[in-house]
Amino acid sequence: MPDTPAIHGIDNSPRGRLLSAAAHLFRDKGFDRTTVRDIAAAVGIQSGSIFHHFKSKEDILFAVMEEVIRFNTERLRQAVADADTPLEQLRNLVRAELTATVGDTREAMVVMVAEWRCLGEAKQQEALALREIYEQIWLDVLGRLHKAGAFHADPFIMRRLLTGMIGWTPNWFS
Amino acid sequence: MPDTPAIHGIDNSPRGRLLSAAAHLFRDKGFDRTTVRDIAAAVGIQSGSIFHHFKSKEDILFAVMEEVIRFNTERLRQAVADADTPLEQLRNLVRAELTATVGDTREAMVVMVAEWRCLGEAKQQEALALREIYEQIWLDVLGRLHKAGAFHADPFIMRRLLTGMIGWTPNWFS
DNA sequence: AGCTACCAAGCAAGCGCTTGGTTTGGCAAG
DNA sequence: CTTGCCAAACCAAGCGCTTGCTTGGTAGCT
Repeated sequence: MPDTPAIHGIDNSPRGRLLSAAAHLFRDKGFDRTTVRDIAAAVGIQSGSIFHHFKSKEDILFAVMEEVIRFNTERLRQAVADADTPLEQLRNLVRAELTATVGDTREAMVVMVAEWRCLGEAKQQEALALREIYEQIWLDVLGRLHKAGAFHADPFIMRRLLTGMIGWTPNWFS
Repeated sequence: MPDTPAIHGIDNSPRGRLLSAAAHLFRDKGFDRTTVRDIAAAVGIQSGSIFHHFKSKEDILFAVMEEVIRFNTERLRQAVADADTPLEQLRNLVRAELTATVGDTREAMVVMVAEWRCLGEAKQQEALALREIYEQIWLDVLGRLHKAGAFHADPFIMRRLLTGMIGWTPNWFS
């Protein structure tokens, strides 16, 4: 009966509502401490009915991650396309990732970095492949800036420091 | 029978070996996915025997956090005491926290930031109190630097950005 | 004797997931 | 406008297994 606010980029189908509710619970209590009964209750159905939409609890977690990566990869692409200079591209990337991290996909993003290891080896690899496409967009822009002499540090290191700073924001930003 | 390398600041008593093994397992698999049977096996005893040393599994997690905070708070104190200028103090703090995060207390530190919510409300509050003492050392140094005009941003924000950068390092540093 | 450290066995509860059957909404044939 | 039908969505019940933790007892050292 009680419904969770939807996450941007996830539709309003029964499946979608299940995903939003799951993401919310995973963020609050962690994947392992969230039971399928919790998720079912959050959308007002019986626990067994979940397995009509997903074949396992782990599949729900993966679906959350997949949706949020796909959605935000597209957002990064737009951020790059909307800018003219490399420096402006970087600014747009930071803004885009901050929006994803503390804005409209906040819960799913937090889940993604925190509950990574709850996926089995196979799904972990699959998610990693999606993640690498995402990261490549960053590395392209940083690489161009580096070549242009905008900074001296290794672009890989630079990206990782940025990842840390931005990824930590949901822990303190309002 | 198999033993895990000890974590700096944790002694070699049966209790201490239990803590080091637990921290290692918590880091690898997470608190929830680590069973008391796993921990027991890592030090070569039966699962029930654990409860001679700790009254609950949660208590083990709390003990790991408490030990690592206490140890590293002392390290921060030394780092500040060993420096003459505020700028040198900051450099020492960064070095000290990096040592803690990717060096001799790495596993316990990772566990601390990742498995926070696995503690009950009471223990969470207790750990938070210890954590605040730790953070105050940072804020003191950053506050002095800020007053001296070394940077313009809010010291609190500055600390949080540093926390993110440093806290993310174990995810990529060799 | 008494203390620390441990073992062997197992209980109660909670877990993910299965199963077989029921409701619901849409839609085309009569 | 009814009727028959189908697939999607869901329910009610519970199985089999794992989990944290308990219990009652033992070995060894001081």
